[in-house]
Amino acid sequence: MVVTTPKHSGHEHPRPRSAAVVDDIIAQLCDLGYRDTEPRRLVISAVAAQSRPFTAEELCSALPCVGRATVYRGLRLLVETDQVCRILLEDHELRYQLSQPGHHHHLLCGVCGASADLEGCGAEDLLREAAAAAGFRMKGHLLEVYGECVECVED
Amino acid sequence: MVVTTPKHSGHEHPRPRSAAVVDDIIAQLCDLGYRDTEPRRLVISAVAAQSRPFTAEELCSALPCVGRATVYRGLRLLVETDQVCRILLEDHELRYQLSQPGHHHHLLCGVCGASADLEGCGAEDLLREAAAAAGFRMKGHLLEVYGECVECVED
DNA sequence: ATCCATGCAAACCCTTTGCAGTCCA
DNA sequence: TGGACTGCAAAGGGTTTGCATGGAT
Repeated sequence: MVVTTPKHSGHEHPRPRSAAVVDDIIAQLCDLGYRDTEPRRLVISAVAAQSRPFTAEELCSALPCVGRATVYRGLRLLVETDQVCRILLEDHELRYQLSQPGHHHHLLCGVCGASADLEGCGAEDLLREAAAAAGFRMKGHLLEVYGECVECVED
Repeated sequence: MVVTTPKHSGHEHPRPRSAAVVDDIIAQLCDLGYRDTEPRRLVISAVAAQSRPFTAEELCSALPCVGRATVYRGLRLLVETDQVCRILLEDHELRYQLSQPGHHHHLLCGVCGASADLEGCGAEDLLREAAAAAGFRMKGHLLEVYGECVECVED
């Protein structure tokens, strides 16, 4: 069971060990008017414990004591509050992952399933301009990058 | 009903009127060993008649005389042979569209549902480089651009 | 004559919903 | 205490599959 998470030193969006992540997210949810419940904490804890993008089904399996509907509702709440982001694999399988601050795109490894963030690649501006050239006003986009991560290349 | 399609003068991938499109695609499928059947032609014809990205369900409705399984199987075959491409809307709804030669990205209008191709935007190279900088080898990607098309902007 | 293709219906997967009971604020 | 949350089970939608029949090569 992977419960420990790397300790970052940044102060913009501290990512402390699992228990603290739960407290942090619960606190934010409470600020929004949601309640602090045991099942909710269990869901958040399980989400934080995942080392790879996971499916809703996997989360349900990891939480045999929590109702499947509760897991789905909790996951949806986390997505809606931007605590968790959705990831789309090449075969259109939907997976989830704890949100990183400011991330927008993912480098998804088809070998090990790992996900890395692709930041500041400038793709958005490029797209917006290209779209504008066609008279199109870009208001959003979906971008996932598939391939092999550092550790899986040349395996 | 939009049955006529613009006649291109290029010889690389001529896009003639509907009936010819069907013949063209059927011919390619036959080359691959698939059979020339009436239901198959009906599916292709219906696909070619769509003026906007469509759902499998819409195609089924447009083909009341063709079994739903046959429509799905035909659609899948067309996607696998690159005759038709899949489009993903913001709400993750899956739609389809006749493939244009060399296109890869779509400008999808959330107002009228139209789709325009975004070519030569250089996003792929940019992504590949950005990914490579992280030691990631890009082998594919998913990119959809959402917004408002020329005709719907400022409505 | 073969074997692919079709059609129907049922199965399937994944997610949401209805409802009664439970628990936080 | 009241309204939000939970759990179960059932419904939902979108797509696939099993199987017997039909049709192309």
